[in-house]
Amino acid sequence: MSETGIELGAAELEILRALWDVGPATVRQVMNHLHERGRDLAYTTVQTMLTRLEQKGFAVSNKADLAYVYRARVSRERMSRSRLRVLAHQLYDGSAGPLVLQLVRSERLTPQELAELQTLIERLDGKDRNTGRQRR
Amino acid sequence: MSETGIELGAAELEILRALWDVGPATVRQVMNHLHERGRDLAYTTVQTMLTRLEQKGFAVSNKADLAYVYRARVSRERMSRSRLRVLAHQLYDGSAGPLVLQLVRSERLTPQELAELQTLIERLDGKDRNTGRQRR
DNA sequence: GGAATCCTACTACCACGGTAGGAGGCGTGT
DNA sequence: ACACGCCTCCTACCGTGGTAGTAGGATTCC
Repeated sequence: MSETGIELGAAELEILRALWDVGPATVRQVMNHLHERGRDLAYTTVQTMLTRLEQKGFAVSNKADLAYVYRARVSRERMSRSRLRVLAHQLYDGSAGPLVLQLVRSERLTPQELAELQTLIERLDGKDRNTGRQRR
Repeated sequence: MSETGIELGAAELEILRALWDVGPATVRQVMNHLHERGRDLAYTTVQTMLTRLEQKGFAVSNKADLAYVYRARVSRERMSRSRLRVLAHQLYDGSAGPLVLQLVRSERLTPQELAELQTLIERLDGKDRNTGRQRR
C-alpha cells in the first residue's frame, strides 16, 4: 500500500546484511555468521528469512551441489539510498538537507570521510555554478 | 527486544509528524491536516494513533475544554537522529560516513544547504586539527 | 426536550514480521 | 543396513501495527 517500494523488516534486513558481509552463502553459513556476531537464530528461522528475501526479490538462490546458495540482489548502497529517501520523506517532505546536516553535526566522521565530503561538495558547487542553473 | 529504543510504525510516525507540522492539536485537527495532505484516515484511527503515541511516550495530551489537545514530546530532530543512527547500525555497523556520502551524492541539496554543510565541515576540520587527532 | 454533533473509551480484525518446530529426503561412515 | 547429520518444505504461533466500528456521555441547536 505504501509508496516506499522497499518493505523489509529489521530481521530480514539483518539477514540481507549477512549476505552483503559474507557474500553468497548457504543458510548454514549465514547462520554461523550471525552466531559469531552474537545473534542467535535457529537454522529454520534463517531459512525462512532467506526464503522471504527471495520472494521479495532481494536475493536469489541457486542450488550448489549440497545446498542452496543465496546471493543478495540489491546492493547495500541501493538499500541505503532507498531507506534514506523514505526517511527524508517521512520527516522532511523529501528534503535530504536536514538529514545530512544532522549526520555531520551529531555523528563523528573520520578525517577521511570529512575530506571526501569536502571534495564532493566542491565538485557539486562547481557544477552548480557551471551549469548555470538558476543564474539569478 | 531490539536495541533501537524507538519503535514507531510508519503510520504512527505520520501522526507524530502532523503534530510537528501543526503544533499541539486535537484529534480532529490532526485528522483535518492529514486530509488536506491527501491522507484519508478515519477519526477513530487518528485517535488510536494518538493514544498509542502517548502510551509510547512520544506525545502528551491534556484536556482543553472541549477535547484533548495532543502535543509531541520528541522533536523532529531527535527522531531524525535516532532513525539515522539505527540505519547506520543496520547498514554500516554504526558508521555515519557512508550515509552522508550517499545523501550528498544522490540527493540534490540546495545551494544554501551546501554552503551550510561547507562551513560545518570547516569547523569540524579545524577542531580536528587543533585537537591534534591524527593530522593526516 | 429531542435531534444532531462532537468527544472519549473500548473492542476488533487482519496482515505481516519474527521465530521456530516437525516431517521427510539424501549422503556417508561404520 | 542403519544411524547421524544436513538439507528443504510446510505449517504454526504470537505480537504489533494499521485501520476502524460501536456505545455512550456531553454539548448545541432548534
